[in-house]
Amino acid sequence: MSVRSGIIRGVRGHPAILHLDMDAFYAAVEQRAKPSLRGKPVVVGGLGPRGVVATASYEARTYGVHSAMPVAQARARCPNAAYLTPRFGLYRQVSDTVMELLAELSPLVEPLSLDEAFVDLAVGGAAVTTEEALTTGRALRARIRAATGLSGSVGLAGSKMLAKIASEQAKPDGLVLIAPGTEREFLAPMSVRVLPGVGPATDRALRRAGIGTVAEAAAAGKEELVRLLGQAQGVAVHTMAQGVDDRPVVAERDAKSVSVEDTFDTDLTDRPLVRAQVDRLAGRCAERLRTAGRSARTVVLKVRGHDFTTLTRSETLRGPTDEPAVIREAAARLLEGVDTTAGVRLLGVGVTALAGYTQEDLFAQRSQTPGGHAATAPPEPPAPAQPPPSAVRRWLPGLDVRHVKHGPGWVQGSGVGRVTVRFEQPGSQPGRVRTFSMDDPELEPGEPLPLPAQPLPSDGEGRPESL
DNA sequence: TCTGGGGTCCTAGGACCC
DNA sequence: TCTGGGGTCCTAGGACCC
Repeated sequence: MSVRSGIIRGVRGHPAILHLDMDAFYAAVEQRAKPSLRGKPVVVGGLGPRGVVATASYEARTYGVHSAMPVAQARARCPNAAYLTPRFGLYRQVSDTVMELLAELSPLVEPLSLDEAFVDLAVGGAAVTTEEALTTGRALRARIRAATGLSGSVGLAGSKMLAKIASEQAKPDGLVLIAPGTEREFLAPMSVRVLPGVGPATDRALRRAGIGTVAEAAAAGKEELVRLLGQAQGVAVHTMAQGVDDRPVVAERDAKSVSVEDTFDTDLTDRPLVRAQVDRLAGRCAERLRTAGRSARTVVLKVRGHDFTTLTRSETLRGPTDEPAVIREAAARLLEGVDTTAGVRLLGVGVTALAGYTQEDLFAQRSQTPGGHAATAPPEPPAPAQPPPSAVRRWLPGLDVRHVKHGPGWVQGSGVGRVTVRFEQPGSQPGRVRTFSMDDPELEPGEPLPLPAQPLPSDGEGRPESL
């Protein structure tokens, strides 16, 4: 055993890493914003024929609905849930509020997504006692509830891996601390799936070799794991299975790629239409790149066929660019080498090899074409595209609206020329429903309203803590 | 009931250079 | 006339995460 000065290597002697995971975040925000949905099953996800669940509320989970499940399947299991299209702008606002609270705990905050982050409570290696960690975690949960009305689960431990496993165990609405020194026995009986980086494929590979639990992985030698999983992952699993995780909390990582992709409601077969879509995606990708103030040297095209097989084609330019025309032309060239006659389900355009600045030498990049004449003879012009979905007024369930007479509300459903609106807002009582014609001039799209800062006094106190 | 969209990291082969 | 090994860059694919 690798013990040094009484401390297992790679595990701090203090529970100084905090992991916060907001509970059913998107669904919880919707329940907060839409009073009539509190306590009811809510599913946030893609509402098209190929949509999947992003988040299901805990009420919906009791019906077997979970993330990444096709929405069609979710509807079969839980027909009475509210199915809502995501409102990322609002989730980002709420996330910002939560991240600001984390920043008050420490300058070292590492966001993993809108609803998850690590915090290093011991910047500079200062000691953090169990009592201090618990006090900090409890106070954080209370502040989040006061500021947003939402619950978040907190894990406290000596490493990222253990803090994250702790917050998972704390869910929903709880706090778990794993005392330093108890990592190995804590992990031993658990499935290898709890180790970060062990997904279905790795699980299968390990199971074939008779390894199912962390204890069994720890007992296998490093050589055996490297043989089964390859160098990097073998070493990682070997280390983590001992309860050892040295990874530091890293704030502000620079993005390494930017990409945009669309799955179509029905497969695309018409080649000019495929070209037009690639052109549109490349434009969106370039726009995002510019907004980020970055430029890129490699352009990647992604194509998923009717049978879900996915291929990528990439091209590296001579210098970085953020020119939409250059990225669109590269994407168009890449598409010319791909057969799409069997039908295309998804198209994507991305850029990697990012640079922090913009390369001005446009001419050099354009003459990069095989044949070197792209600047004077671009590939066939994109066909006139079908009107983009956003051009038509669409009343998607969950979106905010405003009615001249009835005020703010949200779309509950729509179809056959009618749209059903529930008139309520974040601070109000559950509101009533009215139906309008889809082209009613008194009805217009609205903006999300901020969540009420203070929860209702009757809100629960959360689950008892465990240590 | 067929499987989103945004990312990260790793592997492996071939080209090319020394 | 043949045989090397190492390093870097590019491309393609796959696993994994939220």
